[in-house]
Amino acid sequence: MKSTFLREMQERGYLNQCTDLEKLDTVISKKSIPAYIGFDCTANSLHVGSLLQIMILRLLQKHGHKPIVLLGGGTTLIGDPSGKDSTRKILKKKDIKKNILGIKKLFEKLLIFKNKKTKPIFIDNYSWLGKLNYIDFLRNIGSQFTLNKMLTFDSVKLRLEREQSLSYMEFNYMILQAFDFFKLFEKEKCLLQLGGSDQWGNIVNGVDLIRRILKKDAFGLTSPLITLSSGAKMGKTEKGAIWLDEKLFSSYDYWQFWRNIDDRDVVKFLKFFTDIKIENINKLEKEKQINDLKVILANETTKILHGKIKSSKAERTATDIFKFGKINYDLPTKNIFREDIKKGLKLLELLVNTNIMKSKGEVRRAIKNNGIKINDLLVDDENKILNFSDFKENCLKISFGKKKHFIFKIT
RNA sequence: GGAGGGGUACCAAAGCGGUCAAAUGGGGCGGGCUGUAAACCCGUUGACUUCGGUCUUCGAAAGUUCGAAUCUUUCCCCCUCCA
Repeated sequence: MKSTFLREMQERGYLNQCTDLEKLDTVISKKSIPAYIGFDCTANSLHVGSLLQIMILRLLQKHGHKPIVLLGGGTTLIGDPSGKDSTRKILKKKDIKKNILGIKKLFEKLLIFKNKKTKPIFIDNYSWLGKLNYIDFLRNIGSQFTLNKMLTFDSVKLRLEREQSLSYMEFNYMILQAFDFFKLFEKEKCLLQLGGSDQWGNIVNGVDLIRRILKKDAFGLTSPLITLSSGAKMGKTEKGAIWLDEKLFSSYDYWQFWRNIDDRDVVKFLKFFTDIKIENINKLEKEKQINDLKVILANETTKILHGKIKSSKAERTATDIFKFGKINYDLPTKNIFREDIKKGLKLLELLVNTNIMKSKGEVRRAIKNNGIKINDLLVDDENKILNFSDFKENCLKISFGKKKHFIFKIT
């Protein structure tokens, strides 16, 4: 491959399928092109599940291409049926607007804006989808799609096979996404759409549409769908999503997420989610212990998202807890009032009121199962009342399980 | 529009008048082992509780009954087949 971008895509394992790899290689090895990835605006932040796409945008920049971040303000109103069993609840326009702002903010941390040539473009597809005239759209765009073909796409086929209902609205999603590509091709000379492998069908439709109407070549390229070796989907654990926004998911927790990655995924993820050169990753793999690799992974990923300072802080906090078992004041900290302790503050209430636990029953259960510690001492009394003698230098550490620790500070 | 099947906890799925806060499996959470891993083993998994209990749950509402997830009526939703 001639293009350095594609070469690195391949080395890092980002390459899954391409509509015409050879031709694309020829085109982009000669010149810098704009390329786009679309993002759903279903929440006001993105989670780790979108991180690979973000890494790809970063890679585009690194190799001198221009990333276009398409914010699906219009398509989110419809909901992409790809890879979903059921219709998502429909969001309000107002909420989608808010989400767009949140997502944009993330990209400001993750992409480079200084270089004029590779400065990212943000576009909300509502700017054209919101204005569509139904009849005109059906005549100009709808006529280019046959139902025969649409029914063969996985996003549709799987739903029908599983006997899950698919609304006419959702059925139109792929046409809208195809139209997005078409629009971006016209407006921004965008030649390439990237996306996860679940987007293949949608992407191909866009390429086809451009070829049919404009008689021009455009390209689609997908990355593999990442699954964890445990079989779970990337990004969403049962306990909730791994958000990229620090307000929703702290930098320490983010570091921990990567530190706790399955052994089998570590090297793969170093390639996927860090900026470390491939040669260096290969070297590290030979030289380092698996646990050290995990620390490197955690450090590097956290650095990219939250910066160097937060990342090394998280590492220090983790070392203090897991290696030395000592209290580190960078842990999540909650304040308690002196008066409340005087009045007799129940552990039960404290944990529920601070949202660490959902209910008193949950705390009781945890205590029964030896899951709660105060300053590393097991709590066996479920009616435990906190005393001043429990505090050291006005602080006390409460641990839930081995990994969740909180500092309570008297104010 | 016609005929049939179905809606049970986070998910799947049993229960079909009392012994049902609801079997079982998965998931989650906690513990053990370990390496903050995997696998495995154990416990736990509605809320409140003075730990004796109390309260709210089986699509929604109303009813029958001493007693309903279980029976009746109406309504809502989903699926299959026919048109």
